[in-house]
Amino acid sequence: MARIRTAPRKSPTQQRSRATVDAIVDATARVLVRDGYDALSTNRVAQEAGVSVGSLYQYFPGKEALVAAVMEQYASRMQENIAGRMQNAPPAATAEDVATEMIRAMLAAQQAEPRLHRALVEQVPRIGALRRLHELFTNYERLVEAWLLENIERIEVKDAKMAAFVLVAAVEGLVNRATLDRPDLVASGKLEEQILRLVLAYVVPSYVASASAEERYGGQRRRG
Amino acid sequence: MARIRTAPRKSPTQQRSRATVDAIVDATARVLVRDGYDALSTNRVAQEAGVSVGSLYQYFPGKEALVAAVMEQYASRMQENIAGRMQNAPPAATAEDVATEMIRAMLAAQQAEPRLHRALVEQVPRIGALRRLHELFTNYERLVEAWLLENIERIEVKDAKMAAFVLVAAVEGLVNRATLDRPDLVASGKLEEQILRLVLAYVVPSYVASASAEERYGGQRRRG
Amino acid sequence: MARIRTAPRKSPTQQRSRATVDAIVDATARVLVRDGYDALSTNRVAQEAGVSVGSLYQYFPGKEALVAAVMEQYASRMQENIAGRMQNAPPAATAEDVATEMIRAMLAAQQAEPRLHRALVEQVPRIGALRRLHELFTNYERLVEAWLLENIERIEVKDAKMAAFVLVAAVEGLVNRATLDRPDLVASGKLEEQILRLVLAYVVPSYVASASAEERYGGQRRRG
Amino acid sequence: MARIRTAPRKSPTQQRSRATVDAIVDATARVLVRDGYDALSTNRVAQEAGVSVGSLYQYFPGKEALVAAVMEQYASRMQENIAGRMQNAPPAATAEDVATEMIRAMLAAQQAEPRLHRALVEQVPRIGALRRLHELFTNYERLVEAWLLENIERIEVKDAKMAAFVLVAAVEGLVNRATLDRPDLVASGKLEEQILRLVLAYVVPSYVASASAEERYGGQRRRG
DNA sequence: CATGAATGAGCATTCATTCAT
DNA sequence: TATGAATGAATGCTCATTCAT
Repeated sequence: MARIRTAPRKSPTQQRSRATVDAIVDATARVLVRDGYDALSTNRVAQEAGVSVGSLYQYFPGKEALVAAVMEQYASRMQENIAGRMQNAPPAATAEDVATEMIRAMLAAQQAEPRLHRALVEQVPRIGALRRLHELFTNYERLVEAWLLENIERIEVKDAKMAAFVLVAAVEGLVNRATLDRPDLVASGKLEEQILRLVLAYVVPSYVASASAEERYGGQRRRG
Repeated sequence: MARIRTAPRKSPTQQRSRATVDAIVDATARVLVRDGYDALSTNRVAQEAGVSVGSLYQYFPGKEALVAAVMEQYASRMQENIAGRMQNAPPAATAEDVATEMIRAMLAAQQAEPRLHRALVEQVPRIGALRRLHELFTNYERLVEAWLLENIERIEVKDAKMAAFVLVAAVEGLVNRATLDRPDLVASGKLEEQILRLVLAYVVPSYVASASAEERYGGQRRRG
Repeated sequence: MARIRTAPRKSPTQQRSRATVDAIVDATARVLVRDGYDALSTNRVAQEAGVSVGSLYQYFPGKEALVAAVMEQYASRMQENIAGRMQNAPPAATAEDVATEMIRAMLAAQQAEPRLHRALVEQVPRIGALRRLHELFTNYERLVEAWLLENIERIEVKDAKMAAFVLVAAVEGLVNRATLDRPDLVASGKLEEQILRLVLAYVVPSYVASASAEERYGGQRRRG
Repeated sequence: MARIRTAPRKSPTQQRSRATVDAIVDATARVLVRDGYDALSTNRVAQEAGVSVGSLYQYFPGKEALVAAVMEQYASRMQENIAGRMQNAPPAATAEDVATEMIRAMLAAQQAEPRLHRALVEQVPRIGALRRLHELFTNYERLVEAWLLENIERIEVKDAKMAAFVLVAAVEGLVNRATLDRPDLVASGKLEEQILRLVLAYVVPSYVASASAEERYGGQRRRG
């Protein structure tokens, strides 16, 4: 399993080059969605982009780099998406509102380009390209950790770092599987509900406990 | 993205052919671990297995089928592993014990052949081969659902099916990411602890609430 | 272009072997028609015949031999067909009747198994297998020569051997092309008419001359 | 019997690629003559052409396409040959002269590259490549039809189209068989004589009738 | 910088043929 | 004799990569 360079060869300085690079990256995404990762080749991408192979190699050392670029672009868009959403959100009253907003942002980001998302997650073997996705999740962890620390006096976990890891990993898995296997759950909004419960129960069990007790017994306290 | 045959071509009837098939599957696993999915080719596997390409093609229509066979075998072993473990476990006193046992079994199964596990999860693009893994998880869902229903009077979820899906997907994601990125957490047993909390908090928040309250305010250990 | 053995390896003596050989030859014909010459392989034929490859090789040294056997069988059937037809025909009054009968027999023979005929003529490269077909045509030449000699006092050709060659070759070409490209002509009976004219005009031009003159001028003699 | 692409993949634009394509086609012809159709493979042709397989596949999708290209080139050359010959011929006095000239042209065209001709006719199974040859013969049919119509007042056939088909098919068969089995007849000029007789007798039986009558009864030579 | 022709190693796949059972 | 597993040479074909124009 030889190490593979996934970094672009040189950054395009001129404007024309910029356009070429964009065309190539877009073409890569299209081919990835249409033909799959295995059928993706430098020649095919070059053709799809309306560019010569030679030009392609001026900017990308190979197939992996192409996919990595798509990944990068996709991850950036997701990130921006989420950041934008969080900023535009009204100043959240409660910690639950913050959590809800984060979860919604995450779900929304994945739904934005479902075909590309599926292609990336399903097809791309875990090469260097996925590093970028991990970074993205590491970012999430930081966000979550910050949120936990902000609410430290209310929450019932001791190790915020660990909790952030647990939450992000669990939610990632849940969202991925739902996106791939149960899109209906996502669409109906039920998934969001369940994720929220999962997260809050983990973080502030007593809060969920009382909430669900109320739900079940119409407002009385849970059985002792 | 052409559909790919992953089904074996014919089942060996004679004894020597059975040996051939086994040799091929084993060789595939070895190559997968050593060289990675992309570098895996029918010729290479045949050589590794000490078998002619022709023989390989007599039983497998291609690379995908080889990997699918490995997957199948691996999933079966995991399944047996877990089933065995659950049967040999002492009659669990409490629901928590059952959950603990299930989580331990799952973790243990993934740790049994870590290099192969990593190769399968990291490298194998999501081809038909992964169907088998999904089946496996569907099985888990059934187990979990049964467990939930057995404890229906104590738990605080309404839709057992949905809860099973949520739990299995979340735990799967958590275990996978931990295995790949944080093996230390797995080894130290901390992951197990966290998963247990995640699961129980989701299912019986009030229980965790009181437990963690005790923990926090210096209460005695739960379950003497 | 190595010489290839097309002769069967040994003649089946037992009855069971006879059945095996027949099954193989029939299977070859079927595969030839269905899949074409290039896709025909010993393994495939064996499977189609419900016989093991080993058995096949006991009687046929290879692909060429299989096709040769089909050819042989086909040529024999054609020959028998024609011979039978000529014998059952009423004692022909005129030479024209004989010619008509021969041409009809030839056409009928080619129409008997049109799909196999097409496959053999279109697909089979001119390997040894076609020798047999040439023999068949050589036989025709002999028949035609004999017919010419029987009518020597009436006909207007000097070299009967040469004439036989010319006639058979021309008719063969005509019949083949018509069968492949203009089956309608064959079906309508027009081809037969034209072949008859071609043959008779070549052999006894004066006869045709007067006949066609009559046709054109309603019985008067042709213009001087 | 899967349909096979015989069309070239792309036309070379640059000059050197034109050379490559020519080299490949020439090499194909050579291999076809030397080794036969079955032994012809893309790799072998590439080697013979002093070109890499990759280059070959850039212009031809496979073996069939190679042969088709040779066929095409050969048919074109034949066509030009004949056209040239007919134009350079002295303004033919009689219809017989025209027929003679056509037959001679056809025979000459086939004799020009006898080894390639034999290879193409004998070896090439009737794939799409032969379409081109059919076109060629269809062209002949048109020429013949035109000739018939020009002489309509003298000839004794009613359906010129039909007659053209019959003549061309018959002559084709005759020429092919003679070329393959009786080259002596071709060389000695006897074949030409016989074809002329066959054609004229079919078209103007009365002419041949009188001619051969003169011949037989010691009359003077025809056409002083 | 862009082009696209050329390269050739390498993978997929088939198939005639043998031979132990 | 029949079987069918095993062989491996040979073929088809692709694709990353280079380089002269």
